[in-house]
Amino acid sequence: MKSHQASINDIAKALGVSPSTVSRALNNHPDISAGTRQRVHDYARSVKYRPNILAVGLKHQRSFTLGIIVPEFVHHFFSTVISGIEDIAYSKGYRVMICQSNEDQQREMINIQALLEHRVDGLLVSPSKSTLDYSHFTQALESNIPIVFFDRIVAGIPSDKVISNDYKGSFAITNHLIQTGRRKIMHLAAPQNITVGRERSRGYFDALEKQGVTVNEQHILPCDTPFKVQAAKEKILQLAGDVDAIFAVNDFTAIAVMKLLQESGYRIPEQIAITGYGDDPIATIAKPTLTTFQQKGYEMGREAVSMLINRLENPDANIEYQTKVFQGNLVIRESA
Amino acid sequence: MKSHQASINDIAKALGVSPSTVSRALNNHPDISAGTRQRVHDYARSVKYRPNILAVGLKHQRSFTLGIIVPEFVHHFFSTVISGIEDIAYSKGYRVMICQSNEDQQREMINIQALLEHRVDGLLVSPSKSTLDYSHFTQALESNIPIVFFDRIVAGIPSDKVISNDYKGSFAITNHLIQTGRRKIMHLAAPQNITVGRERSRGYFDALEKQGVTVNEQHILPCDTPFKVQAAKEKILQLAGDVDAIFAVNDFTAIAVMKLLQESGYRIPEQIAITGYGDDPIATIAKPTLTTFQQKGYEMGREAVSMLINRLENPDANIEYQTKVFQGNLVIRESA
DNA sequence: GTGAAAGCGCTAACAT
DNA sequence: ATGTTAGCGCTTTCAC
Repeated sequence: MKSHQASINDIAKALGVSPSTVSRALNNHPDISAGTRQRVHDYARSVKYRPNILAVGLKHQRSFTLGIIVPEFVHHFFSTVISGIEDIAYSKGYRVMICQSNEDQQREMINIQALLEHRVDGLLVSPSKSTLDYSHFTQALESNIPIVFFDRIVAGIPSDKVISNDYKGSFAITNHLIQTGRRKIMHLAAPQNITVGRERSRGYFDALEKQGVTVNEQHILPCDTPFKVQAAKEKILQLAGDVDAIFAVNDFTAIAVMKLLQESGYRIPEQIAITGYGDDPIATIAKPTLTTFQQKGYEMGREAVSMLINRLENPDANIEYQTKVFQGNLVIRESA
Repeated sequence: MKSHQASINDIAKALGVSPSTVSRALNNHPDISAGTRQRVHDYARSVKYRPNILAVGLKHQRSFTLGIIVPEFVHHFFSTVISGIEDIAYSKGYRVMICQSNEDQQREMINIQALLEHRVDGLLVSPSKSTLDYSHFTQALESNIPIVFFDRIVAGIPSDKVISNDYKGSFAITNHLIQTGRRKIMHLAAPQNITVGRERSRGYFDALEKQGVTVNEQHILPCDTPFKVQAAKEKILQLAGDVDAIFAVNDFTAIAVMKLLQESGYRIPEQIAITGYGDDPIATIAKPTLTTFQQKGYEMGREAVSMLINRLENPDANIEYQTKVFQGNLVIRESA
């Protein structure tokens, strides 16, 4: 006994009016008399009417739904970005479909396809670390679905972008290490194909140079997850004897390294100072607490979705593509 | 110049066949000749045809989309459940729409409405801690949208359920504390309106009783977030002098308490042993590393969505509602 | 093996 | 202030 979801037609029949009247009444169209509007609303509520978004979307040729793709939910940063996006999107009458790529290009492509099949009106994407082929993004654009990239951006794709000033941040972090007397600073870097990785490394280089500290290429390791810390264990421990500080490209990696060194008897920060990046809540759980650089995830999410909705609601405005840059703050704790 | 998304009609016109033929060819209907099928597929690929899920859903009266609501993405447990759900759902041709309630009943209700308007075929829900009114769940069921609850369940609502054996887990945790010589065990409990909270407290009580340890009601505090630890700071520190162990209802809370006590000079676990629950990755970051109880999130997600899809695909089977219980493992680390 | 036609639920231009 | 009608993209029954 399938309890049928009431449709506009059902309401129309029950009330002896036409479907269009019902539609107009529900959408508070000014032409409809107050009385009719009231009757329709009352009856609709009584039968628990719920608009069929599929039908509305099909009619309007847009779904009022935005697609979000993040690498992983567990990262506090991304979850704050999502919160920012949700708050603005809901308040403007948009829904969101959220996907995670698990840092996998294949999964990211599947996600995009699913979102496009769902006819999302626009996309908010932070590409996976393994994404080298951008054809799925261009495909979306060819279908006239705008993309706003956040945090990690893709060069050469016409789109709005919202990023942190990763260069400044890692410059500040590195500078702090130098100011506090460190000279031989190991850098655990993210892949250089993503902007975030490149920019954070660039900040590190420039800070060293500016302070007249010679860059030692030996001190730079591609290593941006706790897993890779384990994998590079030997190498890291070997280098550790030769450095007095470590700047890891994110907090998870920083803490994994911290653990590793502590297990080998190093005292942090006395023998080796350690910094992360991102100010994840785990930074305060680590012991010693982690010096890091805070990012404005929530604000970035709000900005990204605002730019997207603005573009969607002014399709003919030919708005120029913009890149908004957010400044974070150095957070000095115990580890450096 | 809106680059039009190709539709079945467009393909039909271009190829000089009828839309029904195109539809059948794309769906590999056996009636269609191999030649036609090939021509249709080739042309569809060349124009990057993408089925319009909205239209398909409208026609079929189902969206092949499942709705997921979790309290918060950042919790490792929930994100593993989501991964489990996604893997099975994708492999069976379903998409997912994921929402977070932020532990807020209001937001949870909005989420459910949005998902129902999207005509999801079924729901996978872990209710928020603040949810006391269940009308949004019954509403979904009245619309014939089945719900599978996971981790946190709601009594009295006809639905499948997938849970951890929280009773056994907290019994094991408490028992471990007793076995290692602790007698005065503080318990930081979750709200008793959610099953998880009740069950974990029940395990604590029963373990104490079974070992002949008298329960001291004074040692039980409603406190299940780091925030609440801060709020109950005085009270906790006051009690701390009187106990030799603390069992917190989750790892975040456990670690917050650990920090608090350490700052006040307590040595963990020598003076006070601490355990959490859930085996979040932060348990290994804490210092000392946290003794806790591991939950099988990924497996629970797979099971939950399997039950849901099974029900969806056998609408007339009148399958009895089931509750699947997953057993976790005690993870003994340094803190207890 | 293929086509014509109807309809899923909704909206909006065009009546009246 | 309200009704009629057509159509969004797709599937499917019924023809042939």
